[in-house]
Amino acid sequence: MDPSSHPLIASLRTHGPISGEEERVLLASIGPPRYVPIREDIVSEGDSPKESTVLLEGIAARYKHDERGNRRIIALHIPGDFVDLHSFLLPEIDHGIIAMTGCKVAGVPHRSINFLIDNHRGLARLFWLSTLVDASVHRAWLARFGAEAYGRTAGLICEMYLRLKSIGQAEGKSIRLPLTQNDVGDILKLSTVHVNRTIQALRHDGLVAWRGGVITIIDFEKLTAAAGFEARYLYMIEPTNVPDEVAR
Amino acid sequence: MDPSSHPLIASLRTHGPISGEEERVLLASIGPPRYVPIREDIVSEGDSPKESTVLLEGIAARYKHDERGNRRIIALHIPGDFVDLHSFLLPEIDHGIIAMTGCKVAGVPHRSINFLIDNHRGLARLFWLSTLVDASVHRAWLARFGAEAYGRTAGLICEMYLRLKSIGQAEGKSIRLPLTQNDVGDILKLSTVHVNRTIQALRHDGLVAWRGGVITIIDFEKLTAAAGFEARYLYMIEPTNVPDEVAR
DNA sequence: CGGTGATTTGAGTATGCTCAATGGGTGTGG
DNA sequence: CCACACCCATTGAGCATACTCAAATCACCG
Repeated sequence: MDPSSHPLIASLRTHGPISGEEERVLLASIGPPRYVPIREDIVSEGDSPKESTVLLEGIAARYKHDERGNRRIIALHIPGDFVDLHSFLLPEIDHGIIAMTGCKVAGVPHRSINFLIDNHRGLARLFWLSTLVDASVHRAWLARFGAEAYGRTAGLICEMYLRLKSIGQAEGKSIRLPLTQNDVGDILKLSTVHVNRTIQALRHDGLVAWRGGVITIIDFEKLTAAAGFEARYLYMIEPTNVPDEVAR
Repeated sequence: MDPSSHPLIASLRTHGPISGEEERVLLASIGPPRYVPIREDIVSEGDSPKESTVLLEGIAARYKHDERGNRRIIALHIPGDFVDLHSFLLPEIDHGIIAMTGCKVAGVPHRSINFLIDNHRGLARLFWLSTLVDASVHRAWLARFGAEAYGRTAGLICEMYLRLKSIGQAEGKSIRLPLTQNDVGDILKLSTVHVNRTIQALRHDGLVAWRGGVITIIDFEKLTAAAGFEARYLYMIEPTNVPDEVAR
């Protein structure tokens, strides 16, 4: 991965190759950056946006509200992710997207996406592929609910560590993931109190340190074992992005 | 929906239009039918298939095994579904697909899919769209875990009723869904015992009847309310498929 | 140095699980 | 035609994971 390139390009490259020409036309389609404050919607439930949004900086989440008004977080997004590429074909978005931290985003008009996929087969495939990987992550999250709190939490940490690492946002064995324990509960379907106790257990067992939004992996081996974690579902093509002790 | 047409065409048409020419070339790409006995894999975890599979008859499920060997069902498929269209772009499939009933399936070679999407823009979009709807259903299932057993079960029933109805497989307010209570537990992450008690509660409250693989909706209003069900995520374009009392 | 939001702790409770046994329906072989 | 086997649904009882409510502590920030 070339850290000098645009986050979207870098992210797409973790899944497949992009030619120089494709990179050029794609970059030309990205609108000006926009800043979204923490806890504000990037896209709201039920919107019919005319552009898709790329996350440039920060952490965003897709969410739905259930009948009781509780928030369920469906997916987490990191810089380079096309957070609502699917809105290009799905007329009305079935969930909201919220900034979990202050976020820098940019739009790509659906008109431009149309042009890109009609004229650049490689991009068309990469866009489709990118939404397929999204779906694969959804499936992994669904499977994760098979485990109890300890394993679910461990799995989430494994995933976010590898994903952030793949875009060059891990520093050694640490990642910055500024989520409150309440946020984590909305992701894992756990109460805040139980998230707290689960993280304490992970700390006590020497798997991770997690303080002030920084997660440090202490024992990746034990962490993946606790989670039953298999990185395959992330469909990353560059094993060099993955630390040696993790590569399978 | 034209009941005389091929299940795949009928199913794709619930999401978007297909021209006669597109229908012709698509049908020409579908291989001969194959029969898969109940509880056998249609596609196995880790396979790298050279074709994608269309379900023609029966119910299939995507599943993963967790570290303890428990099966987690990630998605259910009904006739007309392209159960592993994503394997066209994802090199190795991250989950298995199992026949929950005896199934009739047919393959479409990836080579043919390549040809179709390169030469028929409408089909390319519809294929992409179809995988996007899959992802949308994944998100709905993720959100469903926010509810407890009663609501989760109600939601599953709502979804399967509408989906089966949309392909003409509902008889009035009844659908045939021959899953054991153990299967339902693998879907909803409930023990068999608790599935039994939950279904009894739904019966007792007059929401559904469920006997011998046949689910009859008694009170759809109450059922959707219990589930917090919103049909939007299914992205069906023909509201006429939806019974009046359900249309929103 | 007070205020706000996040983390942490304690205690009682509830949803759902495990284990174990029973009942019902169906298909098959003697 | 009946007996048996098998699979699935059902019931009971005790238990565990995770929840709720409430309060205390901590950390950061103006």
